[in-house]
Amino acid sequence: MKLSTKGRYGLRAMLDLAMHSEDENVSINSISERQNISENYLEQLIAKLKKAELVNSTRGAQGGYSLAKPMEEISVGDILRALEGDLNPVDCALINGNSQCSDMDCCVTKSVWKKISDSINDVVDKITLRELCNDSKELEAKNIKTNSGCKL
Amino acid sequence: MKLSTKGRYGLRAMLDLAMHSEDENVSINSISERQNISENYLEQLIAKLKKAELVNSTRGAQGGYSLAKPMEEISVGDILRALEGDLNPVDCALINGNSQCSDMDCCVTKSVWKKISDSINDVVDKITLRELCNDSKELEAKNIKTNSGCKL
DNA sequence: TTAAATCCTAGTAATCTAGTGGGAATAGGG
DNA sequence: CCCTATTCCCACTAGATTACTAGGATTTAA
Repeated sequence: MKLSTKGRYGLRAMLDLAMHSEDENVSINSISERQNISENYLEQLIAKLKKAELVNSTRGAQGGYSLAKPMEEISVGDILRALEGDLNPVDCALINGNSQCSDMDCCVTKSVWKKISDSINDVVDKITLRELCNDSKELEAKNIKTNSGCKL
Repeated sequence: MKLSTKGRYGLRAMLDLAMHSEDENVSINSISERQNISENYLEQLIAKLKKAELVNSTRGAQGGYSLAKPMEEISVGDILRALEGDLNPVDCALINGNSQCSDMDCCVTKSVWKKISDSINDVVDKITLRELCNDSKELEAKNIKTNSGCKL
């Protein structure tokens, strides 16, 4: 029941992007250095974020990435689902929104999985990148170095 | 971000135990047959549940397992944590209750992980085995066969 | 033209999952 | 006392997944 590095690194990368892409494109290389994440691996994570239309890319020299939408329109849920797939604790048609599940009536435990799933999605959908970005700026203002080697 | 079969099978096993252990001990073999879970594997799951003092065991002939506490005192959270370890989405000292985390102030994303963690634990701690058992009995009364081959 | 960048695909070591297998210890019933 | 049903315990493993690494093709600003 753990988030993989995809989700963890990916959220940090998006936050980094949010913090630095206001005036110019941000290269993978620069995120990689600031966040201490392997360049090649980060590339793959950002590819997923691009596919989910959360970031834009510009190829060529002086190219890089930027947010595809305003920060307030990107939720942590959007980011995590793009990277991890759905956030449901079990793969189940009912929970994944398909009411045609043939076992719908017979699985008592499914109600449990659905409640967990709903609560996770509720939480992450309510947090926007804007909020995290503000938190981060606040810490910076206090001269606290953010993400000093911590990989979470 | 998935629950493993440990948690899924284990919860079903506990529910099965709750449903059948009121008058007598329940053998691994009988749970295994009803729930369609490998006997040897189930053994390992129940060992964890025993270690967490959620079930009692009696060795020898006519032996088997029973709940160590009344159903209303066993939460789904107790069961899942016994089987899966903590339910936190990341391993992090702060989230695991150790306020000595050296990165406490510098990780913006940690607030996200903590919120997810809290919401999961809240949900599963509020559901008791008694409730699931009642749900299950209700379905039985309606002559709906429970858990017909569904492994969730 | 060159260098900086994204884009794309394949490989891989290490770890984890979901089991399997077998045997020792225990206890109730005949 | 013996048999059988049962828990208990430990070692092994095929297959999947994770977290990368490697390298080359493509694009574009200067």
